[in-house]
Amino acid sequence: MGRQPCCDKVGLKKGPWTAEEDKKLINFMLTNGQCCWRALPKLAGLLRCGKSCRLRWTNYLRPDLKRGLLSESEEKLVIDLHAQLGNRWSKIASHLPGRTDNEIKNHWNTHIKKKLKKMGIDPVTHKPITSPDPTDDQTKEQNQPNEQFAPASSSMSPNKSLVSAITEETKEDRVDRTTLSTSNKICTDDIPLIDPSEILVQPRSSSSASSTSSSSSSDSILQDLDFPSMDWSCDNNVNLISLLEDDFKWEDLLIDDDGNSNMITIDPIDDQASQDWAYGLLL
DNA sequence: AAGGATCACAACCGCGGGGTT
DNA sequence: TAACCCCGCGGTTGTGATCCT
Repeated sequence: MGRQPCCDKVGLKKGPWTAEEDKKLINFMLTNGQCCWRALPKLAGLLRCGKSCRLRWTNYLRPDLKRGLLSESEEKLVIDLHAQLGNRWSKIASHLPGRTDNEIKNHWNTHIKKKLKKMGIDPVTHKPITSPDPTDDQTKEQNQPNEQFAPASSSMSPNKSLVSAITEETKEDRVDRTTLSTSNKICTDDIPLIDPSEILVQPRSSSSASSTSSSSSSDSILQDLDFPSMDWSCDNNVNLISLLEDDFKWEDLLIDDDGNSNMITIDPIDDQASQDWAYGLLL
């Protein structure tokens, strides 16, 4: 018997999520919490399969997610954990609060792997590359391993020397990071700490329902949702502190399909639960 | 300035594990 | 025990952004 598809693919939407879909998913999750993913699309009025909804929520919309590049210490931890666990991204992610397996996997493949190869280290074994892949030009060029990785010249275990070495950024890497921080990319290290008292909470404006943005970026959707003066792309503590300001009501999070605000009433018990949830994340 | 190459990351796909019947 | 269902994981792909020539 063949495996049943995760969902009926006919008529279901694929590809990038729109702001409208994000709204629906966030509204649903905040109202109902996590329930059966398979049933969620129907209940939330989405033309997506449950799997797609789960991914979108866990990898992108969850309010406790950190955004931005991994910090140096996070990167160090990822390398260390990868040496122990291999490509078990979800296990690795469980050690990094606010980071998802997908995010870590992507960061590994695009940044860390490259760094390691550059330094003559096999990203799979975490050991110095001894016989370079002749097809890999970069490896060929770079395979004069940095002395600190040569086992004979180091009293450290391979993993330990690797971790310390990889996080000692090369001049080039520093340039890269500078470039990134001057572009639109955000590194969590670069985000200034904000005192909670500095956060302004703006009451919901009734004329702000429509947005011209069709992008699926979390920034735009969250602006659309009119979260009070909140930037979800930065530190989540700040986000949640914003949520817990006196003026803030959980009802403000909920927006009707046609853009009207406050159409969904939250049960006081659920409201309390939501706040507990937010407080829990703060701790 | 234009177009191709490369990069970065969101999203998809298929499989396996675990729970339930 | 087998069949089924759902969820989560890891690999891969698609696409927009950026860089380079």
